[in-house]
Amino acid sequence: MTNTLFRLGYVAMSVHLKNSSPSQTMTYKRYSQFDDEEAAVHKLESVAQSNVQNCLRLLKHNKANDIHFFRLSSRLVPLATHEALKGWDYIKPVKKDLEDLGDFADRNQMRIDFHPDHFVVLNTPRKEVLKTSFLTLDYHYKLLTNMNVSPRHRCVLHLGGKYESKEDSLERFITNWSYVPERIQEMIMLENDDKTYHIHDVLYACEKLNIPAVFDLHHHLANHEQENWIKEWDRILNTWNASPHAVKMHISSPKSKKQFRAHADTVDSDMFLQFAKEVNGSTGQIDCMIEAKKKDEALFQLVKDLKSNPEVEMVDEASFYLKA
DNA sequence: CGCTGTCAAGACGAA
DNA sequence: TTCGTCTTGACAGCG
Repeated sequence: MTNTLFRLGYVAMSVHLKNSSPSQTMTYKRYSQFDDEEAAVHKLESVAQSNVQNCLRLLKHNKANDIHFFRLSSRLVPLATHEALKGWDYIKPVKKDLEDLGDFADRNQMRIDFHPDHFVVLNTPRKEVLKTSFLTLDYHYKLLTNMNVSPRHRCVLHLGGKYESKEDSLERFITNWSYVPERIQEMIMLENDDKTYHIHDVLYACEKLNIPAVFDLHHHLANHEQENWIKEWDRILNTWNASPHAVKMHISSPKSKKQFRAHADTVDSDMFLQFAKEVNGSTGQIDCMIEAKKKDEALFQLVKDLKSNPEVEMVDEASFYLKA
């Protein structure tokens, strides 16, 4: 058996790097309060530039800590898809910064991706919502291509709402999928959610439409048909066969029994190790996205715990093998 | 400086 | 049908 390489990543922002927010914003309300529209757009553009530049600072911080897996904030360009700013070329002011960002990620072999906000709902019965969802996905597509990063399998989505009937709504995802432009389809991965669509539903859609399945262990514990997920692990792996990327997972711990679905500050290392042992050897590499309130600090704390465990062999500060 | 309220989006359940 | 809640980080404004 070949041991699996586990690589750790984190989400969007750092609690260590000062003044490095990649999601500074300007609300539509603020925007519309400007007397001078040109000045308002200028302000938007400088916020966007600062956001993208801060992403590069974050990647440099990641490099210094051996972190090669990172989720970019979806809020890099405020109001990019807002109806009132139709016609605004929101890429132009950040094009150079996007190129620098993508170039750095490429030179340092970093995996970067997105998790668009839950307002992207592909199984919606409402045409307007589907339309704005496409617009938002196209925004992500433009960000990626302007970074010169291949858009393939870079955006994690959920199946969507339950509406009047879960079964009908799952089928509506399949129907609506055929309206999604092919270049957008290629960007997408699907993740099990914590309220409606569990891993079996996700696998149904993924196998039918040839989409990689991102398994979220925390969501699974909150929402499942059958608690034992390991039986489905091979199916999950198989959805990644056609992907250029390693299998991707989401790891987080519940905040409390009462607030089970909310993310805790950090990740429980025992739970994580137990998971790692169960899947060790099943595939060459698994990229584990740490979703915790303390962001990169949660990753550092997890690594500290891993290092003190004799079964763990660290490769660097953010990846490891389990000893056979 | 720290706290509270506001902002934005779509789903959804209560009234 | 309308309204409050969920969720998240940013940030205006208050004391």
